[in-house]
Formats: sequence, structure tokens, C-alpha cells
Amino acid sequence: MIKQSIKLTVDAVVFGYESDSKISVLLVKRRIAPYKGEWAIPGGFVKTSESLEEAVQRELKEETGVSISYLEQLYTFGESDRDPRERVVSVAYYGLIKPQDFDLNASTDAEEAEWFDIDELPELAFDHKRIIEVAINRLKGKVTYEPIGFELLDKEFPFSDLENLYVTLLGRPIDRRNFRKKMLSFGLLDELDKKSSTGRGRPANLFRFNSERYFSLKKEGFVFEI
Amino acid sequence: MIKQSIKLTVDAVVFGYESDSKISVLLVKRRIAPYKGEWAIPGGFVKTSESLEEAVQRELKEETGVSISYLEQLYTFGESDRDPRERVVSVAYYGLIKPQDFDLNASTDAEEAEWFDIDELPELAFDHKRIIEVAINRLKGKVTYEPIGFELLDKEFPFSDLENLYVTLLGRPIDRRNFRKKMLSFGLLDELDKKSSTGRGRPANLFRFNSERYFSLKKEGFVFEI
DNA sequence: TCAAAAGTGTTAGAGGTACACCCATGG
DNA sequence: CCATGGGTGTACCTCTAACACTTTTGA
Repeated sequence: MIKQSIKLTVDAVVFGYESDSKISVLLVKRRIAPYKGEWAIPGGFVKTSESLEEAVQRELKEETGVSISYLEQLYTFGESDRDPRERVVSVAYYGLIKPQDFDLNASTDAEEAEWFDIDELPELAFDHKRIIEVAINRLKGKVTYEPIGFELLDKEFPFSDLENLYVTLLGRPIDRRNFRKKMLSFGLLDELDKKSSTGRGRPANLFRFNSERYFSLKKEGFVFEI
Repeated sequence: MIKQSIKLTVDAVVFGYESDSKISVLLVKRRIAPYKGEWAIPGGFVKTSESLEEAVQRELKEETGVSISYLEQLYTFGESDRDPRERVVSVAYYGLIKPQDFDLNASTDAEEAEWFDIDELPELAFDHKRIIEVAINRLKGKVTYEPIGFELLDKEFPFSDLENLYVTLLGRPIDRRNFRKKMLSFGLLDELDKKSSTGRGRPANLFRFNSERYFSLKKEGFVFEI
């Protein structure tokens, strides 16, 4: 039959965000050649019997200790010179998590796992720089027409966190009043009877994203658009 | 090292369109097991030394005789039960061509190649029905924010062809006057000094899509949006 | 002269954008 | 009482959506 010697891997670009900060990406330091000791996005070979999503989740857990709620396929990178030793095709995913929900290095499989600001990435193994670039573009595009940004925020968040997240992602200032008006007009945010007390300034009301409501509206043809 | 027995294939959902008709998909009848004799989208195993795009173009040429101008990666299908015999992961692409530019069955590699209206698909091998569905959704979404529809039309086309294409793709009536106004406002269509003479009715002016202009506008941040 | 398709403007309403001041709290 | 961040309304303007008649040709 067919003689094919191509290896299949999965890789994951995991984004995190903390209030008043930049978007960051989760990287691991490689324990093995090639690119031993260099930083890379988590990932590894797919087992013959597991699905691609299972493979991503497993590798992530092994190498960084995190597990992901929002995970989406990004692109498949298959140039024949990606890996210096053999033909490796990688199905890349990207995911969003709340960094504060996890301790890194909770596992023993990775030498080191660390968050890097997307504007201050180190040298990266393979074509991982490009994969991250593609993921950033996808994320920046997608937040404008799907409410995935909430995956990066706490369950209950002050409105300013949401606003800062969008300013960071879109890379441009937005009008606070207009943004709030529009966001609230969707009816997807439940305003809670709680205040955040972050120190100085007037305490903010907390909100929660109502995802059941989003899915039911979506079925009726509603389109989120910011 | 790693022991992995996963085969990698590429598959292509090729769309075509002829004036006043439905969108169609190019299918081939399989010569070999599994699913021998059933209809499937063109595709096959990736050679160890070729890129994924090269593989798609090669398989398309071999099985149907067409070569594609607009080709884009769609999604990678990797469930472990896709193929009844072994683990096969398929990187699916979708492409757009003008059917009138090619004779089908120009090659000897496929038993049969034929266009099928997307609303009248036959039974399909593997999970190809699902792949086509994903491709249709992508196409329908993408025509609204990138001017890829022109890949389905002749170089020189009457405005009504464009309008009919969008009506077909969007699946809803559109206002002729508003549509023309908006399309022309982009400045991406060159009106030619020619008329089409399709038989009855007033002859239409022919237009041509100016792709150089599109790319230069795009660099400056212009966004096509219908 | 009739049938078929092409071509063309205006108006009302919705939605987007721009913009500045007061409020609640902690130090 | 001051510094810090939270919360709010209005007016203009642009873009969208709705809508129908005339023109050119072939039969």
C-alpha cells in the first residue's frame, strides 16, 4: 500500500490575561532534542487511538498542568521543512484560560512552564513563532464577532476588566460609554448585587456572562458583534 | 522513539457556479476500497516530501483534471473512527473554480468525476458529507467579508451574475439597487466598454474585478463587507 | 408591441460616534 | 479633601433599508 513516513503532532497556543496587563502565552522549555532547552508552545505526538482534541488536552496537562475550557482548532502546519529531522505535520489549537485558576509546573513532565507577554516572546523552537502569530490574529479577529473574551475573565468581573481586555486585544482605545452601552444592549451580561473592592476608587458592580442566554439567542440568529 | 501509525490525507471541497444555477461541488467515484464505487470528494495520501498544498493540487489534477486558483485550508478532521480500517487524519481544503474553464475526466486516474448541486448530494464516503457541510458554511460566511465570490465568476461578468451568486450563497433575496450601490462604492469593479448579449432582455455592461486594487486597499486597512 | 432583463434616486429611520461631568470610595 | 477609578446622556451624522419606474433589446 501507501508508504508514508509523516509524524502527526498537536500544539496548543494557550492565552491568558490578567487585569490591567497584556495578553500572555503559555510556553514550555523543551526537555528533548531537537531545540532542547528552548522555549516552545506545549504539544506533542498524537497517539494512534486518541482524537486530536484528546491529544491536545493530554499534552497540555502533562507539560503544564493546565486544562482548558475554550479550545479551538487553529490551523494545520505542514510544510516539509518544519522539523529538522523528519516530516512532522502539526495540528495547532488555541485555547483561552484564566491563569489565576492554575498553578504552573503542577506536573513533572515539563522542565519549565511559564507565561510570556505576547509582546515579549523569547526565541522559539520550530515555526512556533509563526503559529503564535496566526493564533493572535485569530483571537483578535474572533473577539469582535464571538463573545469568547469572557473565557479570559473571572466568572464575576467588573466592567472595566472587560473594557481593558478589549482595548488590549483590539490595540486601540475605545469609548467607555459607547462600549458599555453596546455590550449591555445584547442582554448577555447579568449585573450582580456585588461590588468589587480593589482598593482605591469607587467600587465597581460585578457582572457575569450569561452563556445559556447567548446560546439560545444564537439559535434564533442573534449575532454578537462589537 | 514514538510509535505512531496514523496516515495523513488531504481532501478538497471544490465549489463551482454557473449563472442562474446552484452552487455545485466536484465529486469523484472511488476506484478502490473502502467505499469502492461510492462518491467522495477528491483527495488522497500526502507524499512524505510534498507540502499539503502540493498534495491537494496533485490529487485534484490526477482525479479530476482541474487545477485551482483559490484554495484555502478548511479544517483538519481527525476523529479516530473516520476510516473503517486504520487511523486516517485528513487535512481538508476548499477551493473555488469556474467550471466552464475545465473539462472533467480529463485524466485517467478517477473512474468518474462530476459536479453535484449542493442541495442534491448523493451518499458520500467516509465523513465527507460533514466536510462538505463545514465547507459550505465557511464559504457562505466568507463571501460576506472577503471578495472571494469573484473566483466563481468569469473574468468579465454582467452585474446580474454577481447578484445571483450572492442571492444563491446568502440564501435570501437582496435589494438590487442597494447591492449594486454598495458593490460599486468599493471601487473594486471596473466597468468595461462591452455588453453581454445573452439573448433576451437588455444587454448588460460587463464588469471586471480589480484584484490589484483590492490588495492595495487591503494593505491600507480597507475591509470588504457586504 | 410585448416580454425579459438592465439600469437608476430618494427618503426615513436606525445605529454609530463623539464628547464631559458627577459619584463613591480609600487614603 | 483629594486622588482614583466608576458610572452616565445627548446630539449629530452616516449608513442601511425600503421602495417602482424607465430603458434596451430580441422575438
